[in-house]
Amino acid sequence: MPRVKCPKCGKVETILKSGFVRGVQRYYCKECIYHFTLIKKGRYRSSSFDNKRQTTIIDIAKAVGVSASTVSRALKNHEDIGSRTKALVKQAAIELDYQPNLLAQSLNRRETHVIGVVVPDIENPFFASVLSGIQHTASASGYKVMIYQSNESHKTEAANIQTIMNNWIDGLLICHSKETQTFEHLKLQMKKGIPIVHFDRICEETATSKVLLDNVTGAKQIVTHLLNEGCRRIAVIAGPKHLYITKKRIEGYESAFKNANIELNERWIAYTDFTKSSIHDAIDNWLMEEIKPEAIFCISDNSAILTMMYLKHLKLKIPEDICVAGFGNDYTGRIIEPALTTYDPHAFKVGETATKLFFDQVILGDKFEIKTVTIAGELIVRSSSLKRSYNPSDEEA
Amino acid sequence: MPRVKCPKCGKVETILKSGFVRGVQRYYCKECIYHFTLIKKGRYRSSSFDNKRQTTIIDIAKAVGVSASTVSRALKNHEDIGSRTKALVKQAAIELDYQPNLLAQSLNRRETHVIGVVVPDIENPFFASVLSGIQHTASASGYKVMIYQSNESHKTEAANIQTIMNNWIDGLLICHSKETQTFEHLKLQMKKGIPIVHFDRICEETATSKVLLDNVTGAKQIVTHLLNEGCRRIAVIAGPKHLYITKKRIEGYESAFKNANIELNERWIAYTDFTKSSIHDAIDNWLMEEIKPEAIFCISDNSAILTMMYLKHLKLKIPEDICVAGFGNDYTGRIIEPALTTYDPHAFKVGETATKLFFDQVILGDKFEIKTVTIAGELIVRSSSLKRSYNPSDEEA
DNA sequence: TTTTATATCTTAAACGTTTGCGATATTATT
DNA sequence: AATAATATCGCAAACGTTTAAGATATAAAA
Repeated sequence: MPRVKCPKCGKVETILKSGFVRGVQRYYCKECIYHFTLIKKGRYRSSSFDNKRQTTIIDIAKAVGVSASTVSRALKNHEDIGSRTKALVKQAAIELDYQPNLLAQSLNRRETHVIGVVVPDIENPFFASVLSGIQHTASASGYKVMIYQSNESHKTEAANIQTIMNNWIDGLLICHSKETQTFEHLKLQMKKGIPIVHFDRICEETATSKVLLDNVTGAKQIVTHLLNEGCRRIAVIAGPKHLYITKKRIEGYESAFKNANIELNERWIAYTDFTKSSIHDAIDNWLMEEIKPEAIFCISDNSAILTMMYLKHLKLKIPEDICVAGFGNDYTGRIIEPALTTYDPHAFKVGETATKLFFDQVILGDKFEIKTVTIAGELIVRSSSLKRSYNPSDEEA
Repeated sequence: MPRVKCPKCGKVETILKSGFVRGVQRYYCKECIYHFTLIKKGRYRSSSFDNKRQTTIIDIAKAVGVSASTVSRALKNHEDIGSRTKALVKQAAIELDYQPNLLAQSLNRRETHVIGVVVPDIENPFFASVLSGIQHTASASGYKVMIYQSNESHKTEAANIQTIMNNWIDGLLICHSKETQTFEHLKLQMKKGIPIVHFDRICEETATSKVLLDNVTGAKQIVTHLLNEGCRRIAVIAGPKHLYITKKRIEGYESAFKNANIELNERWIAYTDFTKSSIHDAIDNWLMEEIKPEAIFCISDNSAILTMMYLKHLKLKIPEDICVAGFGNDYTGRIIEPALTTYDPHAFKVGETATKLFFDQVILGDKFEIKTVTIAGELIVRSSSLKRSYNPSDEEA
């Protein structure tokens, strides 16, 4: 056995072994009751982390010969710091290519400058536009955008919200999935006090700011337009009954009729699930009857496209035999023939507004009162509804 | 003057005033040379931060009666911790609704589990799909996705990269803007050793992994198909000459001709900037000549749509008078009449693959070797190119 | 000159985790 | 019974900033 000296008393004869810990022999001195090991391992973090190391405030401090706090203050022009020191610090910061560690900042300040966004599906053009609006607005104010998709699944949505909230975001912008009908998963997180803004498919049960499409007005404008074109029997391809947009757009539809003092028949409203087959079924049902619709108002552009394709398949002429209108102003509506009359909800602006509402809440803090903003869109009249004045050559090249 | 006692020696007569600092009177004791203030302000962080406070590892430690490090280890099943303690800690964690602070974790571990993504434009369906693929794949592995748009601007792209890199992301997935022709802004950041993966519009100068569309094969397949349909004079609506996709798709175009042993005329290649007017100009030029093209291969679906609309405007019949094909398989290609022959680049898979390449690099570390993956797409033949067998009723309903 | 102000820095704690290594009580070996 | 090994914990430093409050040198005032 090697002669081991006690680091305290220096004696050798009092030393005993004391087992292994993580593979290294330990000793202890009977007299001092002092435990110790011989091998001194390397430092806290040895090698692999070093190359990732960025210049820190401390590096600057050393370079300039001041303390770290002085550097911190100098960089943000704190009045306590002398102009000479400020200049030196800033100079060094540039020379050393200093970039503040936002993580450390966030940890300290308890804010991340990250906005979490949950949308059902990024590939949906509407949401893509909203997202674009969010990203632009956020970026302009130095905020970052973290995205999640629920894939129209309630379960995924709940999971997303859970993880997103654990990431110390400063705010959450959300559009619920079609499936979502209960909102406990959201209410649970609201206790943390993080600003939440709903858009499009909102939740009416929570005290959150909301950004809405002008569903009622939009639908009303479209239907009024159809009425003006002379259509009286206007059918509706609606979505699932529980959906917010379904309710609202139907409301606009009814409002238009009421406004025009025209009777409305429940028979003309078909609640579908937006699938091709459910839409075809609805159309088949209407066409089987004696009295057929003169126009079909589809609650979404996508279903309008499906409707038009099916009608064309049935050799019906649009708009001569039947008019069609959609809602959303997807790019496709411009492409299909005849071009689709629709309502542009100004999706980009929806995202923009949602982000701004979030900013308001951040700035005003407790003084902020939640509000609901409705984004005015615009009616886009194209050939698919121009029964009276249809002229194929109107189509733009 | 109030009688102030020295906190050290307790004397009163030795106390002198010593100015104000941040509004509070300071004193000092002549004897002790000790400076002090009377008012003791509140703690480090007083009120407003408290409500945002989450349960920490320290709270659990107190509740269970162990140290913070034991809690940390217990929660990740470290072998050093006894099973009884583990159970107690986990129980307390649940009861106190503990959520680890990912910021603190990231700061300590020097990894954020965040992937930064820079795309030219989220509203572009192709990028939306790629983004969707990235988000899905990242989420599945517990990574978060932070998005930026360059808006096809080199300047914005550079700024994005700069800020994104300061955010301690674990990796960067990027598709360059159309404008981008120099890559110094990227190379500068590469020194930090953060994995970068290029997709679609890649950078050939950097040692980064890349995910490519099968531009050459795709274009070749399309053109070969057109040749098979009997077209010989196949014109091309290309993009700007410096663009990677322009080069590659032209390469495929030429390859198809070479393969078929057919002479190719430079006259049939038009470099546009994808705008409506530049496309119209190109078409006008071709149609003015004696010998007109039998087919037009557009390098993107969007330009194909514009081409078709213009051709229809000119009363040319597609595909009888002239065939058209695109590239990209945008949704619109299914809607337009006749439906557009195109090439599906499998955008979602591009995003998925880029993310996986990033993961590979993270897992393998230094042992990882950069690679370039080409995603096989598929030719989508629709009516717009079926010169020989065109039957309008083929269109799907 | 003596006392008080001002200008400019520094110290140290705090944000919430992770982790190297030291410290004991307990159990197993001679 | 003495010594060695094992099983469990705790301490403290480190990640990079921010900031309340203390410490001086210098200038101003009395």
